[in-house]
Amino acid sequence: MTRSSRKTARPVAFAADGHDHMSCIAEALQRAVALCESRGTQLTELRRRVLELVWSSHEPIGAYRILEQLDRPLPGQMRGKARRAAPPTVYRALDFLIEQGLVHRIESLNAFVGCDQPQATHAGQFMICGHCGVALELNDAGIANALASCATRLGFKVERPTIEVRGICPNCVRSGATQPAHAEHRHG
Amino acid sequence: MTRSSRKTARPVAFAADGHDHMSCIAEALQRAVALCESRGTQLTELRRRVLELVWSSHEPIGAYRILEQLDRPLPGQMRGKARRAAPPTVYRALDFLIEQGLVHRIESLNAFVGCDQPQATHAGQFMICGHCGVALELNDAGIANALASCATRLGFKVERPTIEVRGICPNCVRSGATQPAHAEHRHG
DNA sequence: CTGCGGTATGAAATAGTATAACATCTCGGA
DNA sequence: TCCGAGATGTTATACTATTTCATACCGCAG
Repeated sequence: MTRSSRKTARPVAFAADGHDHMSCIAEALQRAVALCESRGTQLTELRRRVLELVWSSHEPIGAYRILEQLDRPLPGQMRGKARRAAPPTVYRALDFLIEQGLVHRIESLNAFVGCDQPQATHAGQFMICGHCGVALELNDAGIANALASCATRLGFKVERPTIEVRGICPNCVRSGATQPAHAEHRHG
Repeated sequence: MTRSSRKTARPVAFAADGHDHMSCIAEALQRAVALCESRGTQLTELRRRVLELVWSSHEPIGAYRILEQLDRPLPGQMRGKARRAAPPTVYRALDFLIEQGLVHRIESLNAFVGCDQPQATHAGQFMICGHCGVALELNDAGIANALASCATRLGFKVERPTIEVRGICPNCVRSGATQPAHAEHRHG
């Protein structure tokens, strides 16, 4: 994992092409395994599978979409009488993953996205493209400082900052997208 | 969802005491009337009533709470067989109020709060107290600049920034509150 | 081995949030 | 008078999340 010289985390998601997502997933899972092992927490098969689904793209995914995918039998299994997993199953897995810092919740989308840097401090800053749906996590010191300074001035004790910036990502800007096209969402 | 001390005086907008909330509401409604008049938009009785309910405290209120209050007959009316208003009624009113900039949606709470400065630009920055539930809107240039500069660096075109900082407000910090006590919410 | 406790998952029901689709009403203007 | 636009009523449904109780699995003390 190369370190960018920027203050801002490397823009993985908005890096137009040259992004092998298969290895992107693989690396995320590898990091997760290592992290949980080092912490003595249990990354069970179910949780691993949910994490994999969350990482299936850089677009935040809803809990019920995960549920659907969970139901989909793996290649080689019969379609048969697959019992439908219940919501708590996926929500519990997500809770675990969030606790471990492996996944973030995107409040403005009621959806979940994988975290690049599960070890780092979690400021939780996201740039979310309304066109392609991709969410880029960043860790910008400038924003964090501005926030902290503002809070200090007010005497407010920060516990959990939520920063989710909706807009159009560089790729989509280049391709002339100004409209949703993503059909994504109500309040936007 | 258990309510915290519903009837106790509310610490308003972090401005410890000396806050006459009645006039706070009145002023907000006055501003709204003036604004809509100047724009030629219709602040109907229903919308005015919803706005009033949103302003009933500085704690963000859910759409269904508004609905309940809407059902409650005004003093002087008979309890009778009041027809229950349906969700779309309140959501539509909220949509209008949000469009007019009179109300903001707090994504992380699925709730709504009145806006102090309906005319000003809406950066949408909130400090939300997890103890007393109060949400303070602010318009901090430092935060806005940091965000803008970061977006520029990335080539990201900002459309709607969402900044919601969860924590403990000065009043509650002073009274030694470190725990929720507000029971408000799931993902916290 | 057996039972115990802790953690993880299964399963059913329900709570909470939001929208779709269509009907009706009202009011001003052609 | 009729039309059209905007606001609201009404019914149904979709989507998101949690509560509650039951069961399974695993490591370990007795």
